[in-house]
Amino acid sequence: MTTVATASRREPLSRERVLREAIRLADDGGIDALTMRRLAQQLGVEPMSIYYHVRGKDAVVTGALDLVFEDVARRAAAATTPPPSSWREHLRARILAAREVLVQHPWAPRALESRGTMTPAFAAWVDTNVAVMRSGGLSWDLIHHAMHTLGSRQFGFSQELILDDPQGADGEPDPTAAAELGRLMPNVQAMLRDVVHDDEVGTLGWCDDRTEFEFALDILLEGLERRAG
Amino acid sequence: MTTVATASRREPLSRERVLREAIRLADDGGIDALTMRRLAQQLGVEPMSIYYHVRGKDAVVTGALDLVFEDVARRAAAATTPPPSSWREHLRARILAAREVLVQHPWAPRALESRGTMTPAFAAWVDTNVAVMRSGGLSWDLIHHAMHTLGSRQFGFSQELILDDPQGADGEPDPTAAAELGRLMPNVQAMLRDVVHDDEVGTLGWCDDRTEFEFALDILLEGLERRAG
DNA sequence: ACCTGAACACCGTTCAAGT
DNA sequence: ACCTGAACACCGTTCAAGT
Repeated sequence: MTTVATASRREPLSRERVLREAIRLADDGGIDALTMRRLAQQLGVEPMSIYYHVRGKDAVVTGALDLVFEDVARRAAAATTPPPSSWREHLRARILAAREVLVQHPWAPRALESRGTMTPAFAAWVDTNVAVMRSGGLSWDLIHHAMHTLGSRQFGFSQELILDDPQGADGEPDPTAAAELGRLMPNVQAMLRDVVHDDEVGTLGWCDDRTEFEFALDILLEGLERRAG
Repeated sequence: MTTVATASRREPLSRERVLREAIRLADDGGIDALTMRRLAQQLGVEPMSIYYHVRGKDAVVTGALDLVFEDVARRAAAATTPPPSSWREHLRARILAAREVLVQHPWAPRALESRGTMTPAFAAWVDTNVAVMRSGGLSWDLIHHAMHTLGSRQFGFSQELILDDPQGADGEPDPTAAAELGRLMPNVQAMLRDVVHDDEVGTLGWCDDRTEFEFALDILLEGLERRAG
């Protein structure tokens, strides 16, 4: 419903327009769906036209990531006004805000990791996290450990593995696959039987939902706080 | 110095030989260096010959991952005979053993994540981790949380970001990049000045070394143990 | 049973050219 | 200033064919 919802080839190309469309492509079809040629097609333009506005594919991905992290920063700022009184609550709120945004762009964490790239918005994000801990009185040394400890979680996501889904590709429950699970992972199967809701049985409960995310985050924050005091 | 060190086109192709060479390619040049065409060339064979032994590129990567996790299992078994008395020490030893192997194959964690794929050896790895916790008396529910909490760390790696390296590409220290760091990340810079050794100044200390890995791992295990007791 | 060759549908990107 | 077209060096894979 926005002005660029359909690729009306009216307005001229621009860096911003290229990057926004790149985000949409990756959101819809995963990072592999983001190719220069498809991007051009989506923008109603020849592939090479993009290169006038952006240096190459690398710059497209980096630029898209930067836009996403601008969004993260905005959301975090909103979630922390007025600022929580403890560093722990402050950091916690920031990280959960990041998560809310990045859940919308599942390709972004992976792209960030696999490129190890720095963008201004991302740099600012990390730096503010450090500042929050520092003004909470943590030593530089502990802050350094904390950065490692929180790892990618400080960027609002945890690495989850989607394991075999015993549902067949057609969506039908696959008894063969369930048996296969029991053969390969008897203990995991026992765990799932106990933990997972009935209507989820057959699917591995590898769900990166907010509860699990907070469970781990709180253990980490608790451990850091203990070492700070 | 092994028999297959140089691609002597003497011995016939085999699934095993294909997968071993795939691991070597990825180890040397990263996952992007692993292409079917290069793999064939390395094996002294035409690209299409590989398809007789392996279904396609996906199967190559999956198969290579499986071999790596067989190695992980061997290393972990050796590190836990005789088995440590507490579940916490047992799990800890397994995870650190996994790390030792996966540090040699940095592409493997990423490939595992980005494909969300299951292989027999990997399934067995996860399942045994569950078994260790269960025989330590943890509830299924807590074990389930634990799997989420440990996340990719239970596979021996943590997600680390290699941030901008202020060294220029030619290896010369780049004062512009250092200034850039200070501008974008003043707090991070302050932290690094305090924490990082002198000869590392200018480089971000985002080092996934064993100390940092254990620091975080122990916080997590400690938090889980507290919730178990 | 095992390997090949030609061909297809894709990539990102360079370079010279159009308006 | 902004966009295009042809071309190049790569991909993974299908399919029919060789030995």
